[in-house]
Amino acid sequence: MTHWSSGQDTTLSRWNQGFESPMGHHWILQTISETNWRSSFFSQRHAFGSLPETKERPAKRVSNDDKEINMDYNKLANLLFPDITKSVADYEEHYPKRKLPPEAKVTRLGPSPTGFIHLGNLYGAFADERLAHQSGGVFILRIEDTDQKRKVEGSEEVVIKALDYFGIHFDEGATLDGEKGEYGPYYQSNRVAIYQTVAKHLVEIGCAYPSFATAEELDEIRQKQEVQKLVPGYYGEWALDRNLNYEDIETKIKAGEPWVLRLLSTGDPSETMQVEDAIRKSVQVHPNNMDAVLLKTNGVPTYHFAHVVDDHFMRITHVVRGEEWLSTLPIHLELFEILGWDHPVYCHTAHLMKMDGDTKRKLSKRKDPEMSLSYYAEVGHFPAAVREYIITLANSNYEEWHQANPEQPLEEFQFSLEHMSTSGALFDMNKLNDVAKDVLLKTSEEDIADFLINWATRYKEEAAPIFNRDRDKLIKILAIGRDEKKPRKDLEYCQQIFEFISYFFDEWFTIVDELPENVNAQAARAILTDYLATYDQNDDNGNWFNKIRDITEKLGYAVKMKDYKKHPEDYNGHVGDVSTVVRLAVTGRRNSPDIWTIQQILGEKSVLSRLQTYMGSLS
RNA sequence: GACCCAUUGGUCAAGUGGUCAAGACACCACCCUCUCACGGUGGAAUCAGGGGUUCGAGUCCCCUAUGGGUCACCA
Repeated sequence: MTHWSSGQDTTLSRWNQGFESPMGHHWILQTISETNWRSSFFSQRHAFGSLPETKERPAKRVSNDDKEINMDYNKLANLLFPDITKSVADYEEHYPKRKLPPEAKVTRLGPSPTGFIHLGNLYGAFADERLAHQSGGVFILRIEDTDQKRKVEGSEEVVIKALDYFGIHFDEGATLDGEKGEYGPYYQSNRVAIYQTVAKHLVEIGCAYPSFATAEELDEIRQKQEVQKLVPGYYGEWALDRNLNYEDIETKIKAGEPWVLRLLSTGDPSETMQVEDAIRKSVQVHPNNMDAVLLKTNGVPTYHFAHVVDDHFMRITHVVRGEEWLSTLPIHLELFEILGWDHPVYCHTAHLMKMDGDTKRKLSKRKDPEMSLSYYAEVGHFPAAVREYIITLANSNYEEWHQANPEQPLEEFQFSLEHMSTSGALFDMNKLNDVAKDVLLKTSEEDIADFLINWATRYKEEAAPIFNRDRDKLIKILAIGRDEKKPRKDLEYCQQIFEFISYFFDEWFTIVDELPENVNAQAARAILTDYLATYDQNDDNGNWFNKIRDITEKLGYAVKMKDYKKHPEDYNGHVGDVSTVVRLAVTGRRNSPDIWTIQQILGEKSVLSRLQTYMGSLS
């Protein structure tokens, strides 16, 4: 907050503006034109990461051929931003430091409203959420809608709902009913005045300038650079518009030429610096020298500028973002440095990867629709399961902790950035499903049923009325085998559950499997004839199985599997074959949970009808 | 191409110079068993390669290779 101390070589006549800060410090804005301001701007060191000694900015703007450029920065700033009347200090006051305990972290998620959000985003969002909430901090949703071209109408709602579905809840920012919080607006498109105020300030201190280069001109530059095997970009001597004097600029602007605002970079990329990163410990980068675009032709900021301005004024402490931002980190650091602001703690996460053929690659919204969060909602993954899987991916020590504390909710786990992986992990659907089985075992069958009904209402319309009608039956079905010492774990996600239990409902019941190898149609009919003859709905499980045994023995099958394995030639088959025939008739499948239990749920009428129908179909 | 990041079994990974390199998922076999699932037992399977440093290296250094990312008026 206290960035501008008075320089050593100043006289009052050199200051052209002075402010009283809200904190009572004497703040002074000065123009670059006369004073050596660098000593005050660049002497500041940060808690995390530091820039090497930055080269002095020339007291006067000098063109590439060493000619002095006639430039009054205040005049230029007013020409560029005539409507901006507020100052950076005004915003400092308007967005005061948060009154939070020192350990509290303030994080933010900044989705762009394309309506698409995938598992990789959820992975980062989860880290943001845990960091903020386990430290008593604040978690903000900021909509990064600075690119009109990509904007999809109403997609904020999709994003908010998708995140909410997976248990990512925000304290501040955009919500379904407006914005919440003191640090808004939370849509970047509504913050343009703030960006432009900072931009104007950058112009005033000679650190930013308008550029009129057209796409064709930029292309030409790039081509020349490629021929000379130079790093492409608008920088150094290639940044021709650095040389424009006030009159040039005024003429172009009056003529209505479109312009962007560029950073006047002074970094020296031949130097190396280490930047602290909470996940990677330290990364090595080179100072930026690109005159990055800060404001686009339409006056709206690029990500780089919006990130610096917003994360500063929203008082964000930790920026969690994908490693694709590592390469532009120097631009951000330079901006923070120039503005005299402390940068947040950076947390660059590794990408979630996907197998594509036989190589891995970053999750892509275009290529991987099945990674989209909406897809997970469609097939009905349970949020608790996905959260649990995400945390095992994010902090691999979670699994061990969870084994030791099976009853504790994951909110009790101490999430840490240090345990996040620095190399990209492959998303493993097998593992997700395995995690889901355990999570669902701990979820009550009532809750599973309700979740299933909600899911069906949205994504499986034909099932919704049936589930609603038979909710009690549904609960009984879901409860099968859960109370044993070794409970069944066969529920993963809604679509899978639906398929798993569909045979209980006459609407979906069909015979899908074939008779076992040991049993032909005639033998099957014999088994079912005996089964029907002795069938009693009131039998208990033991009685029921005794009858199966009787039939097994009578028809020449082995009652004990071991006997059959020893001398298969002595038998027509084994008890498993007999029960499989019954199972096939009752469920349509060769595999299912305990037949007796299923029959209890189906009811006598339905069971008998299925047995008879199946028998009739055997010829 | 330049720059950055990464590299322990099929997958997720523990490991921070010193017992036979944890564990989980998946896989295979066997056991349990009316099928499946669950559970149990066992198995196969990893330090990318090469140089150093050291009494000793998955761990430290260098080189190479491979994979990933970035190089926009997109985020």
